[in-house]
Amino acid sequence: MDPVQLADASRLRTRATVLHADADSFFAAVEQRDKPSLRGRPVLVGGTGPRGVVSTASYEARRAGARSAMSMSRARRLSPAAAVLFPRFEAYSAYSRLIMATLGTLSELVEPLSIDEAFVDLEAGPFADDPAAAAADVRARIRELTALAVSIGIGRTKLVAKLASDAGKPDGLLVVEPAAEDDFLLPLPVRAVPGIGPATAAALERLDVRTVADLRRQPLDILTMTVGESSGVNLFRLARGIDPRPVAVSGERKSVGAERTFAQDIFGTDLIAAAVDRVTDEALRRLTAHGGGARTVVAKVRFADFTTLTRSVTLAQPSAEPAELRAAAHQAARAAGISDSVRLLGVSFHNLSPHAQLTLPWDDDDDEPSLDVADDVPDVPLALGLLTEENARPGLDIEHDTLGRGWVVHVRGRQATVRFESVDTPPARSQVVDLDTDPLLLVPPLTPTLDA
DNA sequence: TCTGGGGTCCTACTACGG
DNA sequence: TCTGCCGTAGTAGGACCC
Repeated sequence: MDPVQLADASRLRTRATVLHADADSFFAAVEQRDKPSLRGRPVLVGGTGPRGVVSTASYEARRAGARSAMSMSRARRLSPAAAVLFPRFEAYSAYSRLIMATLGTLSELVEPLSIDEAFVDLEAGPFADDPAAAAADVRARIRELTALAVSIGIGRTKLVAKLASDAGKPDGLLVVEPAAEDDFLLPLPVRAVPGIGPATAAALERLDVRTVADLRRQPLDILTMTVGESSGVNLFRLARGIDPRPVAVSGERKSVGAERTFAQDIFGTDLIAAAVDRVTDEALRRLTAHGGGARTVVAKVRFADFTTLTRSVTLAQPSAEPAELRAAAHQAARAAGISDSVRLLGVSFHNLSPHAQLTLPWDDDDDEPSLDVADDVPDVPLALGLLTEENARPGLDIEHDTLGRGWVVHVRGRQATVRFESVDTPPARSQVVDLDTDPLLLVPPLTPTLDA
């Protein structure tokens, strides 16, 4: 396609009616809502083991320099006062459903991008004439239902809507009218554009391209030579505000899998085979939950020096047979030729097929070599039951016979430090409980509902 | 003080058949 | 029969997102 065609292509929308909603520091905000003593305090949610990484930092922790994707140990040093919590996906999913349902009152066309953000096509609803009022109203309703702040951006395209919600954070609402698009877009750093990560930004930097305005000055052929055909065309268009992607309900999943980074690197055929089994179990659980089968099985191995390789095995036909998929996972792992310490193992299923049927439950017995040197996080959703040092993770919900609901701060031996508080109690001080005399039960999160 | 886990998409390369 | 070309499928790796 030549540049003129590209530039003319599809300026479908004339009004700013694409809405992008994004919950602010979502996981941390949910934790602060559910744990009153953490409100206003720095919170880090993420892996709590020695190799943990921050999923979300609350704004208080961000002020100290903590960021998503930073190693937890570094974030703790930057924000020593922060509460460090293990993620409670069940709670986040419940809040997410509530947010998505509220967005659904604006339009039937809601496209969730992740657990905490979505696009809404206001043209498909009754509010296309006054997007700002609709957005203000939906923000207020979400806050009323969940006490969470959601930033909203509205524009003529997905690109502008997304960038506008980013610009409005935290707790903002920004409408970029079509006439103001260039004033908004051109000064932005290219790194702000979704799809431009560290590698692409570095390649563009070599062309002296730092802002969207710089990007717009680049000819198409230079861009495609620099970042490849597909990305080059895409950047050429985005720099001109051309983004014809429609808001659409998300399509079929393309792959499912699981991977595990070990607290300490593992070594030895037996331990590695056992680890492949366990991670395959988890991947199979997810495949079963998704339904159907898969034709390609990919094993991923990351060595101690962080080099990573993948090997795959493709079956003649899609299969949902656990034994067959497990054998393929082992075959792929063997093809990786593991002869060194392994930091991470992953198994994923691709070429998914809805038709393959599971004929047998997978082998769930546990007589495998012990992996006690390994997992710093459980392989499966934490089984509910009595709280012990082994199953304790900071932040999990617990309940006591008489003291009521609360959450785990930490457990040493049989001494548990907990706070007995929940979403609508006053903040509680932490207290130490002897698990032998006062057993605590791990319980599911209290989740909000639409009629709450 | 090193670098999680769930994904999607793109590119480069190879093999193979017409 | 050999060679080149093209399309397709499979494979591996990398970039990116939240």
